[in-house]
Amino acid sequence: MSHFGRSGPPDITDTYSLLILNISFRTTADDLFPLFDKYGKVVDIFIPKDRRTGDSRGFAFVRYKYSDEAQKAVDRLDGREVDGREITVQFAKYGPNAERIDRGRIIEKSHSPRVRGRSRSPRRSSRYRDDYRDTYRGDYRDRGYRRSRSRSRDRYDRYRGRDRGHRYRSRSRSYSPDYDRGRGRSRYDDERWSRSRSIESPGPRRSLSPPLTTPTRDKSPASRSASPKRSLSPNGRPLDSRSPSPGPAEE
DNA sequence: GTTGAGCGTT
Repeated sequence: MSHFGRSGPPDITDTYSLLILNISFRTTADDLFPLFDKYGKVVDIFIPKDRRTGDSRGFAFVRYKYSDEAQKAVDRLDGREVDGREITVQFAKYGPNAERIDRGRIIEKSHSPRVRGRSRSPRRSSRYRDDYRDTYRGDYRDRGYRRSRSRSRDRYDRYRGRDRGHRYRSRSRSYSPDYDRGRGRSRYDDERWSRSRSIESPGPRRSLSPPLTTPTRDKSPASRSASPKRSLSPNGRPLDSRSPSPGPAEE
């Protein structure tokens, strides 16, 4: 395992980013490092991964220190077979923060984008999380990911939609009329309901057990199963209501 | 366990 991407971008000053496409989902930075490091000084390798599954997304970013080395890597590694797939190496068009990039080189870097005019935005801090999520989601939609791209994304979209719906529902509950009426107990009841359901969850599961092993019905098959055995003797005579050992008695 | 256009890290 490499230390790339452990604590964010180390130093992206005067570095040239390369975009590696069409790589295998199992390919990691460790697999790409020896390949790209052979053609130059690699300062960083980053492979975007899914937020939830943590799996690779199928592309990586390799940052070189010099442009000539990056160009050489593009020329030499572009079309190279890695992990059974032909990778595509090209200069990155966009920077990590959507900065201007020229052939992989970051022209404008967000060094001090702190104050741009008025420092009046206290709500921004609160909105940080929402903004982050919105930006993440909006990014996908802005890039046209909504179009049919692949099955994997569709599956993720389904998860995303479900999660969003859940959140919406949660918020909707906050704005519930009952809550507006000042019925604090309602909320408690709701919480208790939630908890009750949690505890009741394993209940029904256990309830399902009894039907499977119904006492009354359980005896039926057992009785029937033992009935033919005990009811019929080797001679074919029912010794069920008879003496347990009629044979020895006669003998 | 799967998939395959594209541009990024707590």
